[in-house]
Order: sequence, then structure tokens, then C-alpha cells
Amino acid sequence: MSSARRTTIDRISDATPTVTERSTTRGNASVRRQEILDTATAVFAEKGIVGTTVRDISERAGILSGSLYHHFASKEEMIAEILAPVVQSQVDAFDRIVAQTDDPTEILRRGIAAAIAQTAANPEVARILQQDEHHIRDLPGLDEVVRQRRAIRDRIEAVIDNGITTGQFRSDADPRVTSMAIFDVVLGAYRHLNPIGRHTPDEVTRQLTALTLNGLRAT
Amino acid sequence: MSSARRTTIDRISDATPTVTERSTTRGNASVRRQEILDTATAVFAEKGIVGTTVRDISERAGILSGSLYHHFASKEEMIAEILAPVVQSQVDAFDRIVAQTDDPTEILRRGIAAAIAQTAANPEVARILQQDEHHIRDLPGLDEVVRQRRAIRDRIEAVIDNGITTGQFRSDADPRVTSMAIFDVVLGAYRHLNPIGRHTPDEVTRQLTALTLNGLRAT
DNA sequence: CCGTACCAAGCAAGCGCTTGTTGCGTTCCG
DNA sequence: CGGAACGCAACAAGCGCTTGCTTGGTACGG
Repeated sequence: MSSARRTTIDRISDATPTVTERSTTRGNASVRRQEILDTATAVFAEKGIVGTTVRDISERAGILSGSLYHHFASKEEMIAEILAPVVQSQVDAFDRIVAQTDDPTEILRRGIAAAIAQTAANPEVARILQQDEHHIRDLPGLDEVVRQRRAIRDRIEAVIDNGITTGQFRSDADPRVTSMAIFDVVLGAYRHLNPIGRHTPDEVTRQLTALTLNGLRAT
Repeated sequence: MSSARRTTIDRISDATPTVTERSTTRGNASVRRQEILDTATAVFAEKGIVGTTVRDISERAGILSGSLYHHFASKEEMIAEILAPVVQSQVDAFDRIVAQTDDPTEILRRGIAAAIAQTAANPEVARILQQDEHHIRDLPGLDEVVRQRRAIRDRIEAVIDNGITTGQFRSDADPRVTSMAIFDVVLGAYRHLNPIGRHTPDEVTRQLTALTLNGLRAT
């Protein structure tokens, strides 16, 4: 699909054939793009991925729906660009934690705190990840996101398993059920934070770490 | 392009709806209706409410999409008829429990057990309630369902609040955050039960009651 | 300090297809 | 025969996305 609509005779000598990220020198071309992305994030969180139309996004962004495709190749690309960096930074945060300590209780405590800090910084993305979990799973362009989220849950499960063998956690705890429970609870924390809820990230972190760690601790 | 209209004669040759043969119990009117409703439940759970089309349902039920409207007035009516009885029986179960005891720990324990038993009996409805929570909220015909679910969560919150004042639960626990966490964990239990997961309802109940009650108990 | 070239950004219009829903004709059984 | 059950075809609205064209603004050679 060549959408090139140059005038009939032009560009005979292409002086710079380098594939570039042009747009740089201009008044920062990606500003509008990020604006639209932020708007789209809000709409996706509010109406869900399937329930959101490109016209919903364009109306709220003050643009015509067709003009969105000047910035993005597809609706799916917008979704990927919204979710990927957040999930990536969650993975990075978890990596940093397990590099600092190998104590299961401490990993869990810091992991929950980091996840909730992430949620506080981006509650709308957390909401999308929760409520559209299944739709995300069968969007072809989002398999990396799905893979990373599954990896996080697997590693939490491994941490719990480890804590059981060291005797810190209850021996009758099922790592799979428990890890999923923690995952669900932490992901649902967006409800308690602004703009939806009224709690501070620190308070929510205190509540959820207390609930889960006391719930897991060996008697 | 004019569509070649098929006359009545053409239809004689091609027959045999390969998907499902009609349930020929003509006397019992609601049999076929319930069949369709069960099929719709499975499709809604699989694809989500917004992601499911009436054609998806009709294909799986071995009927044409238009013929669905002989049994149901609208897609929304189908959803209401799927969700309402389950939510109602959850309310009833909770009522029965609080009529038997007023001990907060015991109410929570039996409440979780009852909710998971409900989930085990109807995992697909649980999945719909979780993943389409927000879409359900702005379907006009489902305000009763929304009202009842909110009522359950409010009453759980009250039970936790009561347990704090009696000294059974940690005094630093926030009833709102905690009740929502329990709600999320129990609702997500459908993942561990057949046909998705491999745990028995009793085992899941043991796991989640242990996690939440130990997590709440005063030290 | 022009004039030309260039392009990101957006508008207007519409494409092919799908959506929930409807009206009417047909089949089948008590 | 009557009526429930269903096929059949179509409707208006809406979907994601494409196309042709216009604009405002910057770069740059002369």
C-alpha cells in the first residue's frame, strides 16, 4: 500500500536515503501523538477496549476519526503503545527487587508496594489491564504484553513456593491459588486511588501487604 | 448488484442444520429457551458481553439470529435473565448466613464458602460478572443486579467493621479496602474451578478463607 | 527577503462490512 | 386448524479504516 502521493515528478535524487525518525527538528512532533494516546487511555479505561470506537477517541481528542490514522496504523497499535511500557516497567521493577534480596516475605512486600506505586502512577492502564484481560489475550499485537504479565505471575508463584519451603509461609498454602489471589487484589487497587477512590498509595500498600503477608505467614 | 432472491422451492434441497438438531419437546415451551440461554452464557463468558454478537450465540445454538427474537426481546434481556437469578441466590445465601450467626469471623467464613459454592455451580456466570462488571453497570435493564451486588459488598464491609470493633480483626484494617479485596479474590475463584482450573471447590474455599481470615485476624 | 519546496496534520467523504433488530413466510405438531 | 418455532431477507446504524485533498508552517537557495 504506497500511500505516497507525491506530485508527479519529484524526488528524483534522494539525497538522504537513511530511514530516520524525522519530525525531530519540528516543534516536537510527538506531542500531539502523546496527547491522543492519553485521551485514548482514558476512553479505553472508561468504556473498555471493545466498547471504545475510534470515533469515541477522536471526538474526545478534537479530531476526525480518519485523522487518527495519520498518527497510528490501527486501533490495536494504540492499545499496544498504551499497555506495553507500563507492563515493561512492572517487569523491570520486579527484576530490581529480586536483585536486592532473596527473602520471600521481603520480595512480596516490595513487589506489592512497587505494583501499587505503578498503579497509582497510571490507574487507567491498570483498569484496562484488569477489565479487558481477556480481550487483550487474543489481540495478535499484544502477545508480548500477555507473555510478560504471565511471567510476573509465574515468578510470584515461585516466590510463594520458595517461602513455603523455607517455612516462612503456611505449608498448606497453594502457591497457584495464592499467587492469583494476590495478583487480583493488587490489580484491583486502582479502585482505591485517585481519581476513582480516595486513598493514598501508601495506605493501600499498607492494607494489602498486611492482609496478604499475615494471611500467608506460618503460625 | 441485485441479490438473487431464493424462492421457496430452492430451500427444499438444502436442509439439515448440522450444528444442533431441534429439541422436539414441543410441549415444554421453556426447554429450548433455556437451551439457548445456556449456550449464550458460555459465549458471553468466552467473548465478553460486548464482544459477543447475537449471531455468535445463534450459530452455536443452531438457529438463525433473527429467530432468537422469538424467544427474547433483546440481547440485553438475555443477559439479565442469565445474571439475575445467580446474583439473587447469592443475596439469599448471605441472608441465611447472617440469620444463623452474628459472629463476624463466622459470617465471613461461611459467606466465602457459599460464594465459592455458587461459583462452582456456575463458573461462567462468575466470569461474566467479573470481566464485564463495567458494561453491566450501564445496561439499563440490569440496575437491579448492580444494586444487589453493591448491597452484598456493603454488607461485607459492615461485617468487617463490626469485627474490628469486637476486636477479632486488626484495628488498622480498612473495611473498604479489605472488603473489596475479599470480593475480588472470591470472584476470581472461577479460574481455579472446572472447566478452567483443576481445584475442587472445597480446596479453593480452604485456601481463600485461610488467606483472608488469617490476614484479618488481630495479632 | 523573497519564492519555492516540502511535509506533518487534519478534513471531508465514503468504502466494505458487521451490528442488533424486524417483518413476514413457512414448517410442524397437538 | 392454531400457534409455537424457526427460516429468510432485509433494515438503519455503526464499525475500522482508506482515500483524495487542503492547510499552516518551516527550511533553504538565490
